[in-house]
Amino acid sequence: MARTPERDGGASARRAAARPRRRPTIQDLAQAAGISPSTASRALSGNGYVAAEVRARVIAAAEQIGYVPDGNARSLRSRTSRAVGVLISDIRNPFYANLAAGIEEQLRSAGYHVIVVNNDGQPEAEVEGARTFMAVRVSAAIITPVSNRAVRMLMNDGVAVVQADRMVDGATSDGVLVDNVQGAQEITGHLVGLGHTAIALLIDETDWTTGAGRLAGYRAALRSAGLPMDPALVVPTRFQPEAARSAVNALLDRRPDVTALFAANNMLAEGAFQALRLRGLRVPEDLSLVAFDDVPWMSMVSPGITTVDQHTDQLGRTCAQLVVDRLEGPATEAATVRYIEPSVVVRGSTGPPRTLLPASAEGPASTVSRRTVTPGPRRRPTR
Amino acid sequence: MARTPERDGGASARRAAARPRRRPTIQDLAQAAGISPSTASRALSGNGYVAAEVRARVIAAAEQIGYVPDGNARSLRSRTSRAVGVLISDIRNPFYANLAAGIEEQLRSAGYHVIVVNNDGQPEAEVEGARTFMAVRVSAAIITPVSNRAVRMLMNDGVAVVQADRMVDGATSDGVLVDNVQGAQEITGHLVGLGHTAIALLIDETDWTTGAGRLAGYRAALRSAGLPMDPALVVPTRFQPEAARSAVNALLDRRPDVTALFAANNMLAEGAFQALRLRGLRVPEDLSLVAFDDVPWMSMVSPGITTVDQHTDQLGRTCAQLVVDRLEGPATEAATVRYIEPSVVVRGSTGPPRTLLPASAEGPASTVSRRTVTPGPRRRPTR
DNA sequence: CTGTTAGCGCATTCAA
DNA sequence: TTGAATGCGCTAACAG
Repeated sequence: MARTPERDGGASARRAAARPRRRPTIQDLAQAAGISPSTASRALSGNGYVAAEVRARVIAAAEQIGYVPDGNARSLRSRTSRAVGVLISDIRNPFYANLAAGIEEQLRSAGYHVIVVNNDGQPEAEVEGARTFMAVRVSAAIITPVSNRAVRMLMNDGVAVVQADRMVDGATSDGVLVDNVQGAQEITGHLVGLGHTAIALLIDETDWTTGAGRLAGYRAALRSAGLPMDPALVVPTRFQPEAARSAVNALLDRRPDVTALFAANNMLAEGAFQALRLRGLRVPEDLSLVAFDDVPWMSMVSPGITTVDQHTDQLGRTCAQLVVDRLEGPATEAATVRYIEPSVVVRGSTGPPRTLLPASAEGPASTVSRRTVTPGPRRRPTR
Repeated sequence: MARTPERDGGASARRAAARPRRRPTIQDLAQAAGISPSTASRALSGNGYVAAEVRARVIAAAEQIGYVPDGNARSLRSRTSRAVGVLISDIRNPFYANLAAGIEEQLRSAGYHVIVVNNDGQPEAEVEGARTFMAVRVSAAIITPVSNRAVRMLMNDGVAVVQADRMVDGATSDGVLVDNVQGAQEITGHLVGLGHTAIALLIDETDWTTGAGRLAGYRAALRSAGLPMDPALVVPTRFQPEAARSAVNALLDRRPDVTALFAANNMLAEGAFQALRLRGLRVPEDLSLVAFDDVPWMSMVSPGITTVDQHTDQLGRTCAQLVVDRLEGPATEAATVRYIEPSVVVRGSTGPPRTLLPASAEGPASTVSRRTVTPGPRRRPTR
């Protein structure tokens, strides 16, 4: 059963509270190695000349006495920092979680560490987070912005900023974006190719580059197919799944001619999926459903949801790489924006529109594994 | 469409690289407010006497010149830090994501910030993370331990450690655990109550307090029901869903008499669910499935998965609270361990065993909303 | 190649 | 109630 701390008595439990022992400083290290502090510093940091033999001795001594350089003192003196701030909306959302994971892994392997702040989509919390980053003197910050204030504050403060997933007006920084237009266009095109003509778009915002791009891609696909652009099929909703559920219900009550539904992100897809199920609609026989952003539940449900994979891990890693380039590379003048090429993942939630279906046709059996269509080139450097 | 940075020309783009402006220091602030640095320090930190009028003037001046105290200098001098390390296995797993989110929210509201390190379940990465925490001088660390090394290192270094979700031998610290025994016992009891007698437990480890507790709870439920304890029904597997899938397949090939399956965590449940679907088994008509840990896909699939809700958010917030108590409270001697009371969420994946079913019975329609059974007391202080 | 000197920005003595 | 002096631990100059 549970290993309880009582097991080992009070001796080490007492250590939990008190913290008396002074940490060894570089002075102690220098003394232990029989050299001066500055030589010890050079030996450990690798800056400046140190005899190989001496370096080895210092490293051994450091190991011996358990010396760990004080990052605060080091930052203070050297005016640099290995800390990078990550300011995201909601780490519970798998999109942000994967983004953060990609960032963290890449930065960790480059010798940086990450300070994570959730802002819950609140501009005030975002500014508060930026203030925290300034206080701890991060050298860079990666932000999925909700307003331009935090980005501006940080850039004014000399922090290297990378906007992730979306970019806001009035703040020019590096950025990594998904090609929302292409992803949306491609998946809408998939529906068009199946014969759909009344395709609704469920979307919560069109002010950010994400929503605007997805709407544009949706429209472009319809346009290039010569389909009518019915404004009533662009269904606004709030971000919560419950809101999306209501919006879908209202839409289907109003427009029984709709044969396909495109949910602009994973939250809306969740609500849409629930709405369809609660109405007892069969997917894809009665209605096809597609989404933007691939999250785990979409491949667990039957049929699986056809969606746009944003390669969120890669998005995160690319942000991290941009940070490292900016911090360690030459002092390039221009802000750079990279694009991630999304790809459509076709699962069982899409099929021909119902009017084209033979009376008693069965949908394709869904599979657990994903079939990716048009893997294509994964990355487009800049644009 | 996308708001590209080119929009605003090169002027501010140039700022992206260069960072010339010196940040205002407390000297600048003092000068601006017409007082000495030490008075400014007291005014902002609230330590020591400052005339109310002077404090107001300092705060106004700080706002005016954009002064943000340097956390590094402050930590260095005061030998304290508002940084807390969070060392978890895999932030992509919703369990850890929720844990981290709960921790971050609670700590942020208490004025701390978190440094997040993923260790991918690797002891070496865990030690590396601990070293990072030591280097940046966190005042506390919250860890889901994979070995006892990191915990010991940090405690030896005087860092307040909270072990989260599980505790390891050989390292005595504060901790927050889920009552795995009770959760497992309760959900196994649920199956027993439905009439199941051949219940398999799919489990990846029994060395940690988590696996050990869940196994113990499973056994306790069988014992108290007077059911035979068949060791062959405790099915070992590795942690990955694919491994779980194979293990379930092998089990069902070997033991056609099994009527219910208990997956000991969300990853194993994923594999188990896929295995059942790929075999074409109906849930719960052919086999009942339950899990430990409630993650989003479990309420999206049909039927929903009956599972143990660990209240992961609360787990995280409790860890954070323990940290704050330890850092700000009196220097209590004893390490404290809190328990989170899990609760069973009954969905559609459980029903009577197939031998008791009338030939052509249909399972209950699954619903999206959750029905929670025995909400009961949410928290038990200590144990 | 190594040691000495001098702060980084701040909070904390201690006097006033 | 305020100010002057003193390092926290480290690294960047500089001189050897």
